[in-house]
Amino acid sequence: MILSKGERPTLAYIAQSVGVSTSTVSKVLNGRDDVAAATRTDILEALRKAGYRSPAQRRLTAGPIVVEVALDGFSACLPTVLGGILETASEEGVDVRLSIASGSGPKRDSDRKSQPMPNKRRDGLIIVTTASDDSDLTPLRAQSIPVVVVDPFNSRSGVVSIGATNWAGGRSATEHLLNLGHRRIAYLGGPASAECNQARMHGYCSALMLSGIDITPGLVIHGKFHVEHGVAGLAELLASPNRPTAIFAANDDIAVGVLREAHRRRIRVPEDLSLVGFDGTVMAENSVPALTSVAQPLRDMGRTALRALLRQVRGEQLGTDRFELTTSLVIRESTGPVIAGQT
Amino acid sequence: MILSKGERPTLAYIAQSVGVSTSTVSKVLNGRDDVAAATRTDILEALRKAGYRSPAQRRLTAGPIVVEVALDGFSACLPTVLGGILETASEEGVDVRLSIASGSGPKRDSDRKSQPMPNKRRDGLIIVTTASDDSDLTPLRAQSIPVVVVDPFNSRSGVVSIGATNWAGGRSATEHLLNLGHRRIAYLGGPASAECNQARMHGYCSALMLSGIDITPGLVIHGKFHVEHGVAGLAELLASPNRPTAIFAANDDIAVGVLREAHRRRIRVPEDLSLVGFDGTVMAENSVPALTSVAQPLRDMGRTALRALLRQVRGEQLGTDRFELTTSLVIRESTGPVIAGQT
DNA sequence: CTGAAAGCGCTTACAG
DNA sequence: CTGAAAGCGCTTACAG
Repeated sequence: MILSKGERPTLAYIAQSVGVSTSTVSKVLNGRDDVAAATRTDILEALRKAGYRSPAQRRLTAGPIVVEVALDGFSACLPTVLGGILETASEEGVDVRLSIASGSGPKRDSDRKSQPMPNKRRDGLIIVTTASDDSDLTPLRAQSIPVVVVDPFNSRSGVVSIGATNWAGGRSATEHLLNLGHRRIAYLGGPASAECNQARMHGYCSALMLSGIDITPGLVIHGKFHVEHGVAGLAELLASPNRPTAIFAANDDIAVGVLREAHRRRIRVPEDLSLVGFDGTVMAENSVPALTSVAQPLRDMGRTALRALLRQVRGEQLGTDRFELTTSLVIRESTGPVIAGQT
Repeated sequence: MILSKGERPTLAYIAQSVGVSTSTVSKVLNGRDDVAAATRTDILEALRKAGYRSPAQRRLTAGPIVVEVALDGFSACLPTVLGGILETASEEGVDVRLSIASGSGPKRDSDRKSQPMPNKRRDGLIIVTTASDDSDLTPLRAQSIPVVVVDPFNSRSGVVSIGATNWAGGRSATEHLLNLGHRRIAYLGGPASAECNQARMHGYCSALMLSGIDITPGLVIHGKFHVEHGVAGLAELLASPNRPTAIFAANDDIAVGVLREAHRRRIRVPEDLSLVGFDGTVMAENSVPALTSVAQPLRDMGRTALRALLRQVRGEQLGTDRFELTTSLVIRESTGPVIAGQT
């Protein structure tokens, strides 16, 4: 019995190719235990090699592609990224399932023992990290489906990831401040180990070095991508002997924290202190004063993530592990020229 | 042929009960058109009455319940509501599908012609409206699955909806301002036709009337639940002969707009103007000054929505069409006593 | 532990 | 338009 092209393998075909009866193959498929271990192994191998799928599974696959979007929390960036994903999903006729990522990956699928195929459709996985937490993504890679990570805390080789040009963004934010005449510019960063934070910081360093300015150790502070870090960070910077005239915050949350604390201390932004954020969230747009921020193309990142995932689902080669979309500096009210008295 | 309890109807059973052959029933199930219209009608009726489901459909139903969450946009409230839904979904082992609601309801399902059963599982639908848009929900009700609407623009009878105590919230916001000594209090409302807006406004009116204060027509302005409405609204109020000393904004977006415009005009909040928002979003927490706001229990609203939906999916009676969770006034920095000079 | 045989539920080509 | 008959793909009770 040989399969002609386009023909799907049947139970009978598998049985014949292993040299057992259809009954035995059926037992293996149904997870019964009255099958010798060796026989079972042979049959599973043959099923896998032939790409056998039960009629039910085939029917499942007939419908639209299902992509799971796993979140590990809610950041200000998320709605826009999600919007991009949903928009593209609707264009491509793809279904989106939503789940909260537990570090250990989807649990329910793993507790079926000898059934080799899952009975629920999931063709690919997009992980949208909040970038505020360094959870391990490896268990998710163990799945045999394509995975794309959006804006990862750390991009790991082997996983396709979508990010923005963090280095260039950090550099343009800093250059903007330099052009306004600032010389003592602080970097209120994210977690030291976060790759996106490192890239933003190196962009900052690069701009300073190009202007012949040394990096003052006390003016670079790492912390979490949270409002509280901005509040505490400003307090720390103000106590420094090299009190900065401008701050580049590693994300908009931190920047908003700076804004809050500045307001409390009656420090005027931008008159007394210039401030640049990162992300380009709606929050930055609506803060008072409106925040100058390095905008990530969040919607496009969502769109790109789904497109890259679908290409993998369809078996295409991507040619790269990493997509970086360009950031753009959006100048609003929180940055201004250094005032003579400040220096 | 009679079905004993617990036995599922087969094709043969349906055929026999209608008095046709299995072939004909099979044709109807597969949407073939070589069946007389009258026969088809009879068979469809019998299938429906017997609750016939194909083996594939039965297998589909064996897995976890699938709930679709349909969004019609992204508001500041959405992430928290979604968080509540996902949290509960994970507790209950329910799968969540996400889609963008097009006013006309899911399209793809409707273009199969004579196939009476959809081949994709969807046990219930939660619609999360942004409350900024009055789209018609009736097409979604046409689905034969339970529907729950969260925070609807207008609650319609026949659809289960989850909301907050908008009237009580509007009243407590206004009472708070009255207690601070304010007498000329404006209401910067949402769309006049929006039910939640009306409830909030009537709460406002009620508090004023109880204090023996007449409602000044010029101090009640309706508009969209958007930042821009806050900006324009403040401008309009300032031009009024009865310039208010306090504003109750119908949501946090509007309030943020007021904050922006006040800042631009160098009007200090709360010294020159007190301001209360509605929703209790993160935005309100992080604005400068931090916004006093009537908080909706957004997470609980999400949780309640999913729970109410699951009860319906499981065939329980809800006993009510409307769940209202209590709002709570969160006092922050944007409200303060009237200053003598203001009055 | 294995498989021949009976059977289930559904589909399809085709005769009428 | 309808249905008897053949058949498909899979499962199961049971003999060995």
